[in-house]
Amino acid sequence: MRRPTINDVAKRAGVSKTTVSHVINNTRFVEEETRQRVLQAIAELDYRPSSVARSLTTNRTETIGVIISDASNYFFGEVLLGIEDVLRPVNYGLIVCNTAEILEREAHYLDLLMRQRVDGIIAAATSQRWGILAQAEVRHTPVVFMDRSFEGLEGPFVGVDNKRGAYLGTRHLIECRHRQIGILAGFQRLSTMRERLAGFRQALQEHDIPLPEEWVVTSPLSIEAGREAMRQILTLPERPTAVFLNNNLLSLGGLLAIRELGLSCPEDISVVGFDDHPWAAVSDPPLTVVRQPAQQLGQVAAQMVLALINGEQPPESRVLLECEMIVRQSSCPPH
Amino acid sequence: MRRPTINDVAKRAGVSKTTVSHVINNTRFVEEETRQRVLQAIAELDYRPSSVARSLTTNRTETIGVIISDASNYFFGEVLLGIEDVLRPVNYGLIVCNTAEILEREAHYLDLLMRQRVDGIIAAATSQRWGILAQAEVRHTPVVFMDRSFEGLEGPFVGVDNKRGAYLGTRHLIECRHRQIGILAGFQRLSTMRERLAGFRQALQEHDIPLPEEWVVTSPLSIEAGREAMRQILTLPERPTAVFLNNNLLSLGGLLAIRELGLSCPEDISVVGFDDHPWAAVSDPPLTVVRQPAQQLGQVAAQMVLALINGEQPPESRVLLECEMIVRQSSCPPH
DNA sequence: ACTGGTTGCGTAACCGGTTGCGATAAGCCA
DNA sequence: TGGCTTATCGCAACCGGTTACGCAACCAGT
Repeated sequence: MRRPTINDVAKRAGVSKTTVSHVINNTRFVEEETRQRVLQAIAELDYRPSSVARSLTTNRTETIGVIISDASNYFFGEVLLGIEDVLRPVNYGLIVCNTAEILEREAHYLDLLMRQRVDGIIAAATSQRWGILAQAEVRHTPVVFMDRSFEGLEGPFVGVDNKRGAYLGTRHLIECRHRQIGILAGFQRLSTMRERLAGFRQALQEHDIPLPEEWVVTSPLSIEAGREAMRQILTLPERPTAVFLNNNLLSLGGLLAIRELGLSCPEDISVVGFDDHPWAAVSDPPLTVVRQPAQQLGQVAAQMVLALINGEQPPESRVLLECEMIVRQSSCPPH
Repeated sequence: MRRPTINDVAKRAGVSKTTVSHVINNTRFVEEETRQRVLQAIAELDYRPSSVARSLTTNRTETIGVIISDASNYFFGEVLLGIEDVLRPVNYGLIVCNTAEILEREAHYLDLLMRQRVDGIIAAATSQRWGILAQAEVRHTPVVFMDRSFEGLEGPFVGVDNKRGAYLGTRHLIECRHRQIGILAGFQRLSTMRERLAGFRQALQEHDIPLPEEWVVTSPLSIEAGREAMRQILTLPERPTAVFLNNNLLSLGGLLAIRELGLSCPEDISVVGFDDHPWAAVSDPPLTVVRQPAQQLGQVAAQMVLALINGEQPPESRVLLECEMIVRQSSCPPH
């Protein structure tokens, strides 16, 4: 049995499809009795208008695409929830694309989104070559950049004040009397990681604390890489008494390494992580973190992209959200 | 500047749009030289075919929808990655819908997906009233049910052997000499939760271990609810020596409650959780869990839905994946 | 009775692709 | 040279909606 079309509805209601369209969209007056006949026909046929046909003429798909690196990362999970919060009430759909920080995948999905004619894109871009995304912007699709930035980026952007966050976290370690502090700096291609490293450095400099470069360990963003990096830092001839962990995967990896090396935290080695996580409250020890408002990030990004779609200039085109310290027990060694 | 259409390409290449279409889709022979002209025109205009126009005639959107309860739950994050693994190579997009276990939201998104004319749906349904989803099935859209089942469900389904998994986890507790075992049974509307409870009960029965009903605490699925539930069980006049935790949120909540009550795990109270989590390895204590193959779940679901879309009957229409015990340190009290 | 305005709805073009059918031209053979 | 293949491509209808026009019927006013 064929899927019912607007013609089927029109025929059954004894009107033209114009009228059916108008009652569905409330787009011009239709006599009450006629309206009822149409509604009844719709109900009887269980007719649902085809968004694809509609999109063809309206030039809107009521869909937006989001490019992230890893849906299994709690941070992005929360971001997705935030985006949905604002998309759901306006009946928009969300196409989710995971790049795993692989450039080809980003290109692949970008192409997919453009062909699907999404109305807008929210992108936590892995690519530096901002050209690849600027395509979308120039080519008729508004893009809001989220979380990650890069030089030369001028378009709408929502992020977190990474530098300030890392600065706060590091300062906290310093206040705990640490003077030898290292960092798992993560994936330096990403602006977030660079900014956090910068905030870290700034805090040390302000307190005249030297930073041996072997205490700055870069790595990909994964638990395994964090583990390796922490292992590396802890087996140095001279090792720090505290380490800043640049994201939640590195935090977890770091904790694993500490544990495997038979060290105890915070006695032997203190840590502060960037990005909170529900389980961070029950880890051993409970992890002191810099929390970023992930869900809010998604909400703001979605609001911005909707504004762009509707042709409004968003009130602010660059938004920086604040981080917040959550002190638990991994950061201050007992006196 | 207007978005280029197939007509613009045709004009620039000096051919008909028929030919353009054919070179794009490789759907009939085109002389090499003509082909090159067309390709060049496409490149020069940066033309991307409109999936929406294409979908209108082909009746395929190359998009599938997935209905889950919570994208920020690690389990579903992994499921999403699994789905994408199989969708990416075939150029399908994925629309993600979070229901938060709210029936109205499920209905809302189902309607959205049908109007968007997705080619197929993967659903971890929160609704019992399978009617609501059967709609989609009957009405021209194949649905693969995932994770959660319900009575009367006959369609394609991929899940995990929850009963067996919970049975294994519980048996493990019994082998640790526990004889007083409770359970945070979670949200009993969901088949997964019911099956896990059943497996739990079976293990106890096989060992002739009685189960006071106040040791079976149901609750919504959230950290907070798990905490409350655990608190409730632990403040009973007579409390169990071990508790089975029916999912990862309950596990985390449970650990929080244990900690807050000043009890130590596994000495005072042992636990085994259902559903593994990266942080479970560094929790205090490291959590013994029943691991479910989340990513594989997503992969299989995606394969099944693709098969249905292509009109193939999937080899098996009901797949049950096995769980695996991961013994850490929360389950066996020291002798 | 004629006119002008209003009310309620239909006609048909259009959105950007796909595809069945057929047209044109070149090549081949007798 | 005419007829028959074969190679290469175009015409136009169609997918399922939206929307600019316009039309018929009705009413009121004179």
